[in-house]
Amino acid sequence: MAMDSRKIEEILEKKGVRVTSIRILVMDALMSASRPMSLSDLETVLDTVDKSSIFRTLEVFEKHHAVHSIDDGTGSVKFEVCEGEEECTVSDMHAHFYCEKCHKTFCLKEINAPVVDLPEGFEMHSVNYIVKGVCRSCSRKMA
Amino acid sequence: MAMDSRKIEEILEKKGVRVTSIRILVMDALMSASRPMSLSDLETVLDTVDKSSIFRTLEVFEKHHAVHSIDDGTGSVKFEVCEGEEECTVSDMHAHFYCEKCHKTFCLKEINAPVVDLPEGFEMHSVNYIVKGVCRSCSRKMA
DNA sequence: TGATGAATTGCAACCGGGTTGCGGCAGCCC
DNA sequence: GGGCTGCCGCAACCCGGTTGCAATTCATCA
Repeated sequence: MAMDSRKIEEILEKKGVRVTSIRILVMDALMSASRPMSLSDLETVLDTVDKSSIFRTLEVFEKHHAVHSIDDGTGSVKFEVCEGEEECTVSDMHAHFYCEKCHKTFCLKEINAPVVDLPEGFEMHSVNYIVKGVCRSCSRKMA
Repeated sequence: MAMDSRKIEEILEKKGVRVTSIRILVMDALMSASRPMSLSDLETVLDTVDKSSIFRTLEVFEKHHAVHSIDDGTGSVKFEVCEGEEECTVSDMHAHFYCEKCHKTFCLKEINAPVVDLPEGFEMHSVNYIVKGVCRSCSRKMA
């Protein structure tokens, strides 16, 4: 419960999402986390809330562009709060880093996902750019 | 059975993979396909072969750098034959395109996955670059 | 305030990709 | 042949994600 729930209500309303207590909980968890969270991450944090409720909440959030999902190739989709007022566009999407040691996914907010030119006739909707490797703290530990 | 099985045996041997009839079948299927194949794609094509055998075969291939896997964010990992003699490096990895209409994954062989600079201390092992959208033939159909 | 209908939630069951244990079989070396 | 090793098929399992359904909550309006 890191954030003022009034603030969160405002955000939800601005995105056109009806406010409920569960939605506040989920949004709060997502905003308080420093990293993208998976469904089961959220399940762990919000252990009073049913998995399917979290799932459907995320569906609603995503439809209203309050969050976006990223696939870091671990087999579990991660969710992240959209920055700014309007919906995320391709060029907003930043790169992500997945650590093969500690299995955490990091946002590389300062690095935009590079956009390539597609062959004629292909239409781009979104980009996923994932780097896999070893993160800073793990590579330090190993040295 | 598009390829000469002698050729396939040679390839497997060169990668240090013991040759068996199933491994020839799997490698043949992968090489004959124009697109990356998932475990269940292979299951369908090779309907006489057990899923777990294909799975373990792919494990062996991957360990010996005969194939590499890509995650296109569909929830099923795809496999692709490594080009060339030695193992794939990060800079070899090309971009992939996932069509949200026909649910096919395309290799954009001519487009290398762009490589970004990581923050200090992060160590890169591999890159996944996936563009999602609508492919040429689907966008033609819709017009 | 109370009734009504729509939206939300919890529960349980399901689905499908991926994974594993195990027993049987094939190939190889002695 | 006997024994060893590795490969294969079967069945069962795991887990993230998803759905049907009944119960609850919420907003609205009489």
